[in-house]
Amino acid sequence: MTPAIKSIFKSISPFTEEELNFLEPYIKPVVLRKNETLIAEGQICKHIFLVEQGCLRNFYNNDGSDVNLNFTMEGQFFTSFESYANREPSKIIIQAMEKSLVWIINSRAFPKEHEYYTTFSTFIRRLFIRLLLTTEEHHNMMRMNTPAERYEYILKNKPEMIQRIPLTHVASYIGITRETLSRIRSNSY
Amino acid sequence: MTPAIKSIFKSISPFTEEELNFLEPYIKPVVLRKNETLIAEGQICKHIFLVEQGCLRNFYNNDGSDVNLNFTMEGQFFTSFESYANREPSKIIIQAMEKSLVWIINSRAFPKEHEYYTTFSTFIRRLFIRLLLTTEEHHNMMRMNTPAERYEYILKNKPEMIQRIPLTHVASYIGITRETLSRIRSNSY
DNA sequence: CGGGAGTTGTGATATATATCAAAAAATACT
DNA sequence: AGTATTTTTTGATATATATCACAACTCCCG
Repeated sequence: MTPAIKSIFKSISPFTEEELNFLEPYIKPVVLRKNETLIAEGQICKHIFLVEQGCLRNFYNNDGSDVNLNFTMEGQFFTSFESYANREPSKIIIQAMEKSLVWIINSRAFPKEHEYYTTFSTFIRRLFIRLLLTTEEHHNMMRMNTPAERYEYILKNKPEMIQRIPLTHVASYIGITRETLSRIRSNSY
Repeated sequence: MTPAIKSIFKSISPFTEEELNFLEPYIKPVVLRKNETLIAEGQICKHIFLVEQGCLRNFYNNDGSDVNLNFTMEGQFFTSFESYANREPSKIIIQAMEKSLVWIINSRAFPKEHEYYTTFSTFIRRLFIRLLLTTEEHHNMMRMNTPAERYEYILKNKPEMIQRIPLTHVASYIGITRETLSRIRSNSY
């Protein structure tokens, strides 16, 4: 567990140094190549993940075409929530968009009887609330705004997304075709 | 706490009879008249609610026009999640569509040190997961389907909604105008 | 029981965005 | 560096749904 990762954990819940050390065995790093799949469609997602370096894409497949739900970058957590919570096959696919370093949190293996369990479960609860508020915010944004406004919103609130992620994927993230996004950007609309 | 309410609680988490009795002081019924507002825009939502009788509507206002997010009926829980979780003013308005009997759960007042706290907090966690999976399911359904398919989905999976809720509101719930819904129903599309 | 508000249906028209097609630009690969 | 692949842009056209206007129906409530 690198210092950077420790401080990300601390930013969610006030862990002591001992508690973080105790977490060590439940956390493992993995390196993903560009376009490598972390969670495939139909697979059961049993972990929560944290990006140390790189960029991941959460999306589902709607007869043939991708629908992007989220992009996760440095310092952010993610999972296939429905699959994780209900222990059912994931509808969501998770893929690295670049070569990425990801930490796998084996949250289910944490011993329930341990004295640190309360701290840990508070952490997990907060994580979930964060994840779900993020998706809810995105959905509301989608429903309240026109395509052009949605693009403006991303530009203003998530500018790193425009710099780093191919516009084709951004377009699907804001629910329009890449052609329409291109026209919005060139001010045709 | 009526037997019906007790059994709804038990369906979420395995409460003992004593635990349910202990909950009593944290739960209060309220009767709402038709169109009465339970949570106004800007108000901080501090409770979780359970419908015993009637029907409630969660919606927000997008310059002048309502956008319906959810309808809650007998046996279902609801809250303004963002407001509750972040203790911030609610963007969502909650209103009774009919005369309704609603139980107010004062979850924040439950004593943290009490021996029943673990059971109670598991219950709350499960409730939240349910609520959030419901909204996520709805959002995904909206993104995957055409207006006609969305109507078919409601007809198949939530038929009571069509029977009980004015079509104007259902239309906004599935993200179309009432005219378009009317045409879908008459098979013009 | 009758009038008025609220709800639903129908028609005509406008418009935003998808779709199809292909060129141009950027990026990755050997 | 030079070719191949991917990404973005531009253009022409189609189409679904919104919008506007108003008629028909439903159902409370006095």
